[in-house]
Amino acid sequence: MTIIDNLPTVYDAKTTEEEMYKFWEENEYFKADNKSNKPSFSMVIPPPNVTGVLHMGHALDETLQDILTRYHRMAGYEALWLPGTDHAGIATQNVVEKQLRQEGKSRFDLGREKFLEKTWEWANAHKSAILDQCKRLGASFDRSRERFTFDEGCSEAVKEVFIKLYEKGLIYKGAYIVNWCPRCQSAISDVETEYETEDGNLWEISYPFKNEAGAIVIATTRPETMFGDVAIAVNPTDYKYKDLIGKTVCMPLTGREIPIIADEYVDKTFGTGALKITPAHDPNDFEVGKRHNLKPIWVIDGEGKMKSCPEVPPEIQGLTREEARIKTVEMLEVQQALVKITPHTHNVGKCQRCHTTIEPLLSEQWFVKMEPLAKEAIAAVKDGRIKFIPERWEKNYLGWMENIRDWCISRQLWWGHQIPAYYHNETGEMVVAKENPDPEHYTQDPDVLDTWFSSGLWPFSTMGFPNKETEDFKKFYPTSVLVTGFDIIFFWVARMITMGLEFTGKAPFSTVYIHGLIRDEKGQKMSKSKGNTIDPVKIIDKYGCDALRFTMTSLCTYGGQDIKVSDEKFEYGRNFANKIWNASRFVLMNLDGIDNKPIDFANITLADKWILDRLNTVAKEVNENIKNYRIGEIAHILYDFFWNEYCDWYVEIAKIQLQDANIKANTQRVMKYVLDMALRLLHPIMPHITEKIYSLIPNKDFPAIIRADYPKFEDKLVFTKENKEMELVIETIKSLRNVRQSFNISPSIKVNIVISGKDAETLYNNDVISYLKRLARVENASFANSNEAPKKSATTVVGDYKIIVPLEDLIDLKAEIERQNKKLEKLNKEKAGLMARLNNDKFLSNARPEVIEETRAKADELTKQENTIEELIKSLS
RNA sequence: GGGCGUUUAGCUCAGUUGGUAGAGCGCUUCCCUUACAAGGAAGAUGUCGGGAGUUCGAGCCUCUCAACGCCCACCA
Repeated sequence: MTIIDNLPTVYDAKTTEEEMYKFWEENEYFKADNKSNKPSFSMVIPPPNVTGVLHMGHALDETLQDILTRYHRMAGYEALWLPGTDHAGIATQNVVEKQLRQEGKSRFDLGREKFLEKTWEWANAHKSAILDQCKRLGASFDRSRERFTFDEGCSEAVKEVFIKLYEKGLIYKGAYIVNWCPRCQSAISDVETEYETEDGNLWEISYPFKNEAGAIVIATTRPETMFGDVAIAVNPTDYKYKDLIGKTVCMPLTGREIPIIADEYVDKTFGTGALKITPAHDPNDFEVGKRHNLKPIWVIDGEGKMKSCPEVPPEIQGLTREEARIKTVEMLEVQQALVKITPHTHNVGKCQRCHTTIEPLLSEQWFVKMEPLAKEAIAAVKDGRIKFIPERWEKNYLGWMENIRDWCISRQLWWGHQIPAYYHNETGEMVVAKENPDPEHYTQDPDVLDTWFSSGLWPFSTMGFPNKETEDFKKFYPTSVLVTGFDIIFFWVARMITMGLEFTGKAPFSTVYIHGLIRDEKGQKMSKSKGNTIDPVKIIDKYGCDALRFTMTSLCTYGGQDIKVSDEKFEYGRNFANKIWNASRFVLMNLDGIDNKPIDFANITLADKWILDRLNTVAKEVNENIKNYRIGEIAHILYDFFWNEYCDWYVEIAKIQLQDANIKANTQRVMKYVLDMALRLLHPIMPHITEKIYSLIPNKDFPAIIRADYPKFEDKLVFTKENKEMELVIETIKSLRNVRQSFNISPSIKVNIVISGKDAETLYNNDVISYLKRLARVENASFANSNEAPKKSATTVVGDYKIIVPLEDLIDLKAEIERQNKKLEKLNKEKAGLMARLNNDKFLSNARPEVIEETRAKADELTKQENTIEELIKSLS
């Protein structure tokens, strides 16, 4: 008892969280058993980058996953939540290169091997940092199964998949225009390119004809690429240029001769209707060039600088793209080849990682042929094997999949899975294999794979794949659900689905639960550069982990809207945690001498039955909502139940019942039972506080709440009649309190009441009278005939009952009449609406019978109340 | 250009088979009632973005307009 008596009045989140997490870890409660007979529930974490620092987005994502894991663990499933991290190719390489730069070195100074060594060192040192941070979130993932996208097993899976796809002809190598980041010095994929609107110019440049007067004027946004021009293109149906097709022009500045060709791609209405073709540096031009068999000319190198080649004038060579543009325009002006400059806003591609302007560059890269793979990935979603929640993301996913483009998977980096292709040093012959066939004569392709290639295998590479016979694979694959934000549907979700279907024949998960993104209070994306980030660890320090979890959960809507957060919002969860703490404290302090007997349903009070019935309904609703991923709804239901029903009403009534020796023991049982169950219901959302309190409950059924059974709906706890009766009692108390407030009756003054109405004694029995005495500060309650005219009293009408509060000299008659009139007015208004419907023949003939019945009953009730109040007013006047 | 989302109380937002609107914060009044002032009690507050339609009945369904936000596409 001493422990309980000494519980602080304010919930100490920090101590509790540390203590409870340790308790779970020490007892290995997070560990999933692949030999269990229970049905499996499994999930893989979206692996955070090794370079990552925990942010609010993780906090939300991890919390939702943890809620699902904890719920299923309690609800009879063998639950596995598998954690891990992503090697994050470019991001990690950037970090290590930055370090080197500070030492005045580049990765080339170290060489590939040394650089990789250093990067591994860095990754190993940081690999667990972010998952350790997740501990602060209460994450119940199974660390014994922690994986890394670049570990041995995942690397094996990557090789297996690459080779199989290659053998199937679904991976190919070729020269195509790719998005090239001059800063990362690597190709990136389409989805890694973001477009931004920029103000630029449209320059019109005149290309004179060869051997004759005149010129053709083209329009371009990138004059510096002109040195790579191989043709001028016009639309074949454009009468303006019809006669020019086939002619040759001499390029300004260099004088190089190029032909005028016709291609339907050209838009007659844009610019001058004539277009320069630069196949090496523009994706559309590349296509045009291919159609016309034009040889591309490279004029920009991988660093984004102008090449030193004969096609580029010496003044331009070596300049950056930006410098070259200025210089080129200058030179054109001098030559009077510049016809016009028009301001022009257009979209410019940027590297998702470093925000550098993308250079479309023709280069030799590896690609995955997506269309054949997409077929099944589309079918799986269409036929319901995979369900998106909210559903609208399906459309988004399908739209992308149906217009899928090949996936550029090679990156000119060092940190990542090196492509398992080997070239013969002399013949150049290529072998795709897991190992180098002959290290003396073959050299491995220097490129590495896109990070998302390995993440795409995550749900099965972590379960043992390519071995499909491991215990984990058999028990836990496919996984149950994938929880993530919509921002990586294309990057990740889509790839897992395609790869999963192709390599395991099964959808890697049956549900994709997409939640909103965390934003700041103004609705802006949080980012370090904007300085509007909120550090979840700081929130946890200030408000507690469970407060953070509860608040975020409560903000999740069914539609998956983005979530705006601000520091103060977490007070909501903190206050709730404190409420739980104190209510529990009260209950625990009042369990002295409690026996181990079950609740005695034969000797149970109205309030007992009511709270059990309510708990039962809540358990039902929570289970239903969690199955439908309406997690925010659960938070609201539980908040409302715990605070507004259990604390505000049941615990207050229990205080009265505990003083009655006859019902004390049973009250203790009910009080404890409901607390126990409420804590279990809350545990997935608020794990620490519930575990802590559970540990203090005497004679409990389970050693830890994390492994307790989740409450379910039970038929024996249905008390519909008592539920209704209790509602009337609550309403009575509320209206009596209203009377007190209206007449400024000090809490220290007790009032007498007279109750009238049919069978009033049945509802307002001794138990209920005792509630009224305490909760409405009633001195004496008596019963009387309703026809008695109340003078000098305030009256309140509840259901079929009239409760009179004689107020002697306290009463201000006028005020009471006014009060009653106001109420009457309200009732009149409400009734008018109901009557309008009931007097409408169409309503009567069309509405569902139960709706009509309901409306009628309500109208009757209102009429009754109206009559009573009218009568009252008459007697008062 | 195509698609999606949002618009409800002063603020932030809930509201799914269509039955006549809710929460938290804030505000007003009262209360340190032996779990909790991070608390308790009683209140006030809405032409549910505009318009039209379907329906007996619309915050919810249809159309349309407006504002804001996002995604995809990429005409140089």
